[in-house]
Amino acid sequence: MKERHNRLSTIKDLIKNNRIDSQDTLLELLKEEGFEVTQATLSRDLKMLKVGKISDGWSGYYYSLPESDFISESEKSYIQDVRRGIISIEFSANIGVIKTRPGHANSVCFALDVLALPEILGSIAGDDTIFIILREGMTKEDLLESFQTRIPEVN
Amino acid sequence: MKERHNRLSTIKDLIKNNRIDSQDTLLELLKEEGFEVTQATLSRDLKMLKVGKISDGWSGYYYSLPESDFISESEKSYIQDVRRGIISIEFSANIGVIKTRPGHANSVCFALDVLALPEILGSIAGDDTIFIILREGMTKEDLLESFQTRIPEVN
DNA sequence: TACTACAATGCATAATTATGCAATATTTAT
DNA sequence: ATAAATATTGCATAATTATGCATTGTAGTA
Repeated sequence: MKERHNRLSTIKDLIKNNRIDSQDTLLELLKEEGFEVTQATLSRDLKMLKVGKISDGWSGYYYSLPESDFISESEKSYIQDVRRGIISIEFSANIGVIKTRPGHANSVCFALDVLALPEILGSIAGDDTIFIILREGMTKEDLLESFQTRIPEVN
Repeated sequence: MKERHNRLSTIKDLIKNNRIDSQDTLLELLKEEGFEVTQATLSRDLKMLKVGKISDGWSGYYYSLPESDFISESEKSYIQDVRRGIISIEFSANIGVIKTRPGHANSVCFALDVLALPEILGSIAGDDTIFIILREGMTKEDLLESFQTRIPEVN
């Protein structure tokens, strides 16, 4: 069971870091990582991982992880904006007050909009301060947890 | 030849609008659209179209178009910002003056940044006006054409 | 501890897809 | 107009992948 978890994780890494054209290729790479399984098991693993097999258009095919396993480049950029801009977050009831570096409130606010965290109903930016309104039914803990997940190192 | 072009286009539509689990299924749908080809030809078509076969995680598999065939949701959002915000565009040499609805210049300007039109070297926003600088070698016609392509209904 | 229920796995093979090759169709060059 | 070059296609089948079934492994419960 735990073995499978490790194997799935390894499969993801291998697919991310190699151009894998067939399950046989992947089986060999897995073997090198210490996992001995049959093609049948691997097929089931790939299914569970939502791995797709994609054509490059002319020369061949390769396996690819689902999009959700990659954060898009623009999303990374917004996450960076948020990480570099935010100084502190404090709450008063359902209003959160985010202090940012001077002049950064707008871009951080915009980034939060784009990231569309479900816990945030709305936000408004000054120069170095953002007010955010928690969505009904959401707590500050929900939002902080969402931050931890989506935007590591911001608490 | 032209026949193939039409067929590829039809294949894309069918994949977009149906959950297709096998090439046989797609062959049948193509037949209904008046295209009679073999599985071999379809496999080559799908390869050329960079179509992938993806797992949904547990119940089965389906064909999917490459990402570039879909405009991302956030890009759609920016396109909307631009479409709804812009009132007029006029040029003086290599400077374009965009009039927007009041208070919308910033978001339209930001959206144009994100959309990264190659014709725009830079832009700066006021409240309801944006100045854009054409990249060297680009004309206002180039930009207007780019608008037509990327942002329909904005001239 | 023993039993039950569920998850994981391999074997064998069915299902699905990709490809080599030859033929045909289309485009390009003369 | 004709020949050469290139693209497309079907046939047959090789390659690849998915799955039914039985077995094994694991977790949960009495």
